[in-house]
Amino acid sequence: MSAKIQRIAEVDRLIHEPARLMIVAVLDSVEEADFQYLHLTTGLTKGNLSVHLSRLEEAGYVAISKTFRGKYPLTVCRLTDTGAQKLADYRKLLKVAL
Amino acid sequence: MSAKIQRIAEVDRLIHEPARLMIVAVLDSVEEADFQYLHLTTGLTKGNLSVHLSRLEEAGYVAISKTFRGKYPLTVCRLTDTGAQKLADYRKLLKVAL
DNA sequence: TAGACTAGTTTGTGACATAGACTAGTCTGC
DNA sequence: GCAGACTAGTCTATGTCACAAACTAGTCTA
Repeated sequence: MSAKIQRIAEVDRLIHEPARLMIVAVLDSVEEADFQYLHLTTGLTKGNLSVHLSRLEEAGYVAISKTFRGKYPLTVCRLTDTGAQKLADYRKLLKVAL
Repeated sequence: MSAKIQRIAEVDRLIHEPARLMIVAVLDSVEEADFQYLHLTTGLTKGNLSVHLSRLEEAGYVAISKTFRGKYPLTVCRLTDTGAQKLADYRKLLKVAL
């Protein structure tokens, strides 16, 4: 019992944060999304989204490639294998603990 | 889809925090626990536990009564109806969103 | 060529989780 | 009877981090 409860303390804080959880959940379902799409679907402000994406990229959960759509910059994000695994782990942990 | 995703942003941060999630999960299963029991089952430091309990009490999620066990102070905690409802909501939200 | 727009990044602020230091009182050995 | 160890918590200083507003950089359009 207490062992199961204490598993909660080991939760991946990077994914646990609601803003980032939304991002990885979206990316998990579409497998590729640009900044604008994420901005719309998550409802996060651009600043917020930018920071969280950077964090997820640093951690290797999300791969970000910067190209152009016509003449405008385009930021395309997709979940890495690591990220997908971490999300799966997160889901499993919550299912067991709650 | 994006509506469902954005529900995540509305998650109850008070319960979402792992330390407090452990506390309410324990209280939900036993319905009454003293400080020491929570200290042991959650693995939180006493300082940490004290602060989180205060927060949960302020929010009306947890009722705290202070008495004595023999000559020593005794802090007994239990989940209020509000707290139990909030935990149920939290579980439902995660189930739907993930 | 000025103003509005696209697409994002940087940064200042405030909130908050955490654990170590502290308070208050009780027991125990000398 | 009093010094040190212990019980049971609370207080507080620190660092981290989420958030959004301000900013950068470039493009369109009238």
